Amino acid sequence: MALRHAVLAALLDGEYSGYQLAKAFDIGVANFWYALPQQLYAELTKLEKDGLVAGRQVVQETRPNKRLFHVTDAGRAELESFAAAASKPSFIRDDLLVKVQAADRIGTGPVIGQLEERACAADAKIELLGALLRQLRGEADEEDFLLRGERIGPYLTCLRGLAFEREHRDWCRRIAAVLRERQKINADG
Amino acid sequence: MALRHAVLAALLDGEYSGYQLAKAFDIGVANFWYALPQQLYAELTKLEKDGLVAGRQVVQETRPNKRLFHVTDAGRAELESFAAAASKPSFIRDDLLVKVQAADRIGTGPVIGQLEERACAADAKIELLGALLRQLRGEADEEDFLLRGERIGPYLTCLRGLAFEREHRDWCRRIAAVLRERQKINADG
DNA sequence: ACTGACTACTCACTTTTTTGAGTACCGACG
DNA sequence: CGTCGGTACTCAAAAAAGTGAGTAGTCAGT
Repeated sequence: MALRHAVLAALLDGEYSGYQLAKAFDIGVANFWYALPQQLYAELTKLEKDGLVAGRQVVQETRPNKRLFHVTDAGRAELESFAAAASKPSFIRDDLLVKVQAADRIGTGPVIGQLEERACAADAKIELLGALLRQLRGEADEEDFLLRGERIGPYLTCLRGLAFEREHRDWCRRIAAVLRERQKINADG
Repeated sequence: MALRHAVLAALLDGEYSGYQLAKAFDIGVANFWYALPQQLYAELTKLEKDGLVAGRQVVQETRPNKRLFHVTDAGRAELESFAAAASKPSFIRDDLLVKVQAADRIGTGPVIGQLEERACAADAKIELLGALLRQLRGEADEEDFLLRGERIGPYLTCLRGLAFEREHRDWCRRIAAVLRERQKINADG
């Protein structure tokens, strides 16, 4: 069980509908998990059945009704025991790395293109995360916020996301440059 | 299909048995994919059925016989079209990040412990990857090897792995320090 | 002689993740 | 008046990943 705990952790910040959760998973939460809306709805249904979250119907006039969920005491307990249990080691699982591994044995052209696209996507995400961090810490400077802020969990995971995206971008650009340089050498030689 | 291409890419370096592949997945390949031996055996069977790899039986005296696999032309073509297709965006998917997200709402003790364990594990992996990189590039210095080495794919993915582990270690140590500091402040105040 | 580790794999199963296709109603734009 | 984008969700199914248990022989150490 995995998405389960990501949903619970995301729901700690307040009440969310499945739809809102899906939005959140597109930005902040996406630093540590990713899921399509359908998965979130399914997971919320299961969590409710297991009593870890509770939902209430909100009737809306001009829009479809929605269900807002919050974590129950049982849900909080579940998170506690999850946090106490050992974590699986983390690793990158990325199509693009597989392609780079094979790059010098197959065509490098498309791979270079994708590395550059990725670098640009990372740039965009870096800006997004930077804005999110500024918003989360408000007026305070980072050091102060980290020591005295009340809700730092999302801030800490965003920091990880930011570092990851920066590394990823730099690596993509470096590798793209190397592969281009090698193309040139091979063309000349 | 995913593990499929990781296996094909790993097999580009020569002939491997399922068992050897499982070893490789524990170190180098683990930078971009991870799988248990059972999964690899199953994947090799499927790849052979689809004609993307071919195996030959090697009879051994003092050990069980083994089957060595290599990528076929069809397999190489499959990798080409995989490389040409769009990649899914990469992201971290890590239990520990979920725990940190929730850390200030649940007990921080176990999370701090796990952050420190992770940092140590990352240290070990950093050394391992460093050794692997030195071995791969041999006598040459890095810049030279990257431009003129013949097989740089695995080197490039190891570089990514190394950067990832360094970032991960630093983040773990920093977050552990922050959470400890906050514990102290709460105990005092 | 027993134990534990290493090579080399297989089978059966469950869980998790991903994908695709719908439903339905509102409001804005042209 | 039609269609596009946003809110809010559901159902069904396939694919991928992960888990547990087992087989069977070799070799080194106690």
